[in-house]
Amino acid sequence: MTLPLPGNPVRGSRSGQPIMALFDLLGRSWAMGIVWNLSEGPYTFRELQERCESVSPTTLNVRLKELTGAKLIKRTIDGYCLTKLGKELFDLLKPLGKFAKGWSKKF
Amino acid sequence: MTLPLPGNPVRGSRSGQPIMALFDLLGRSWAMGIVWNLSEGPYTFRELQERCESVSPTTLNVRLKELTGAKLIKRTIDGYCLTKLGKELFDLLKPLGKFAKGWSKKF
DNA sequence: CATCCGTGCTACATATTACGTAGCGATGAT
DNA sequence: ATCATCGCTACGTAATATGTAGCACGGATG
Repeated sequence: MTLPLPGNPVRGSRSGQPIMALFDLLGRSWAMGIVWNLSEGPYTFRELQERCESVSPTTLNVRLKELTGAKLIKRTIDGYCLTKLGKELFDLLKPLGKFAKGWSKKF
Repeated sequence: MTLPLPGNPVRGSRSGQPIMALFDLLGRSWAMGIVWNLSEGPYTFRELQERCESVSPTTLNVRLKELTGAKLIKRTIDGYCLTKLGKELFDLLKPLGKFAKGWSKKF
């Protein structure tokens, strides 16, 4: 699967609407989990692997390249971390944590 | 893949943290797109299919069952629509639309 | 009654994506 | 020189998604 970028046809949207491109990017295994984990600071490849318990290195690597290409994360000397844009995204994702806790009480 | 519910091991988290269960559920093809589309009112199966241009009936059906089981959507006489909980989730997702537009200008 | 239409799906073959495990090449410390 | 750790890559298998066809059902129409 090619990197979904807004303006281009992507999985889930032939029109390339920005929101659909974003959903395509984030709607892949571990994409949101990686952003979530990286909000706590830079982590190396192997640290991320541990934090994302069951992710395979193959998938992790693909996801990291996609998120880097999407300018949401970057690699530094200290490991991978969120870009400014990635932090903005995380701030929008953060309320989902609280929602998820309320949601979990329904079961 | 089984329905990810909080408290159970899910794809992406053996611990079953609510946020990871939610990410597992939403991190599947078209899950967020369906919630997004349903925010505009009830739609029948075929209407949803049209709005989610490239989704196969197989996948749509599986996703609808998962989201129903997760109490985020429900089926009514007028078609599928968001539950109260689903609307809450959509309200949290809504800001992503604006973010995505800004994001798309970076390319 | 028969026939047609739109509905919500299901079947099934193919394509894509993810996993699990092993291990490579590079770098740095002992 | 050896060892540990790093970021990955290879590769076979399993799980998911797609695309197309079409079925069973209910309601309207002739």
